[in-house]
Amino acid sequence: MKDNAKISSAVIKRLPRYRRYLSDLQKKNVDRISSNELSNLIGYTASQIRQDLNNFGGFGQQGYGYNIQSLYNEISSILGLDKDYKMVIVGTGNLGQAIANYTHYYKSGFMVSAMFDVNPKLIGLRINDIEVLDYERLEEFMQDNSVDIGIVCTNKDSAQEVVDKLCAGGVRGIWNFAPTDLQLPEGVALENVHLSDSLHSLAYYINRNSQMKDQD
Amino acid sequence: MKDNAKISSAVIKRLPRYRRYLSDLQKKNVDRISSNELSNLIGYTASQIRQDLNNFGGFGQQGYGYNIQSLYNEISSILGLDKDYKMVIVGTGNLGQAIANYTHYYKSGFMVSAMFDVNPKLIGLRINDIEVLDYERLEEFMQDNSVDIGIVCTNKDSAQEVVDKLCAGGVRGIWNFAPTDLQLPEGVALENVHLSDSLHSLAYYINRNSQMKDQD
DNA sequence: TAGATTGTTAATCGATTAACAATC
DNA sequence: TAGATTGTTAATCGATTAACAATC
Repeated sequence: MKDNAKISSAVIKRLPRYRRYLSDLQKKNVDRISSNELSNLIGYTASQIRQDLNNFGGFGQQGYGYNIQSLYNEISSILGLDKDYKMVIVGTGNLGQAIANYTHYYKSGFMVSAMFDVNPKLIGLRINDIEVLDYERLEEFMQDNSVDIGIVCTNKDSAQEVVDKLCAGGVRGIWNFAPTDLQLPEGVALENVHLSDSLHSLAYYINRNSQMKDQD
Repeated sequence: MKDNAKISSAVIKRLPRYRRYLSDLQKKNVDRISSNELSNLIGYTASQIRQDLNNFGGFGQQGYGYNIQSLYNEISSILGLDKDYKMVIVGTGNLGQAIANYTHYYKSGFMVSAMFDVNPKLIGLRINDIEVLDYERLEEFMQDNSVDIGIVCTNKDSAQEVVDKLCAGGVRGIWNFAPTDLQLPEGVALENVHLSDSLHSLAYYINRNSQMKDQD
């Protein structure tokens, strides 16, 4: 694998999508695919597909294309999906519970070790067999357990404080669902899921489409 | 407002974020801000901020900057947040419930009219005072009610069929949480929230950071 | 008016696409 | 070997940044 320190985030964002399509193809027992055929399925140009993959290595073979199984494995490995991640969820409202449930059932390498909340009504509950602990105990928990990913499902006002605690406790990445932008120390990865922003840009396109219709 | 038919999605994606920062400033009773000050807060260059805003109109004033209240209103209007949207949620698992709850409490212009599921255990329940109806009744419901946005919280295998029904029923936009890519008719907007893809790119950056640490 | 800051044009940078020699 | 298709370089396109005249 080539040096991947400076690969653009546009490329990285496409990798999970490649992987999804390859997974579907695997299930259909397809053995190989050319960048051209993949282009027709996935909607990126064949040229972009080859460029993207060649950031990480020459996974194809001239005259043949790409072996689906092996490309799937390569991409999984590039993304780090051949490793396991221990996660904690802070904020155990509906969204936190949904995430817990979702990762529990669908994401084999990502395990939720514990959930935390300040709400006494939630503390002590078990969600998908994961205990909800008092947020007061987060620091202690992180001293005793290695945690890779902190999932933030609090409101926006608590999010930064929570993140500071998670980072102090040694997480390597934050998956943030709170509708705010966070400050992280160097070396901790951040991925935002800003549902509100997402819904707002949907609203924009809904209206743009309607305006275009009016002009016809 | 200028012709906005060809504004890049990179610009549109930044608008909700501008709006969030402007909202915070409003709460702090700040009246005006220059592109330079806003740049320091939000992290985009002052030049980009001025370029972005000038896609839609000259909202600033030389020597003064931007009036926060009025810029907030302009952006809200560009995004279509001065309008109301009726939504239905299909798939009433944890995630569907979380979205219902979330929009119910936090998103004033976005109202969930009904939720649909195929699971008899869920049909008839009320979630945040919204009734869960039999999915069989979706078509009928959409004939009797105008629905702007369809929220898809099903598994990936059902998602396309659900979307087809929603589009036939006249929705103007789809907010998709199913981990798959969807085919929509012309004129229907689509916004994906691919949680799985998001988690996978987080994994990439976690490992990249670790490798960089190893090299030190 | 003088100073500040926008709106906008021009320059740069980066990402995507096209082309084709290398090679399986 | 001939045909197919990659890997990679070069060309193009689009988005970001810089610069500055316009103007409040």
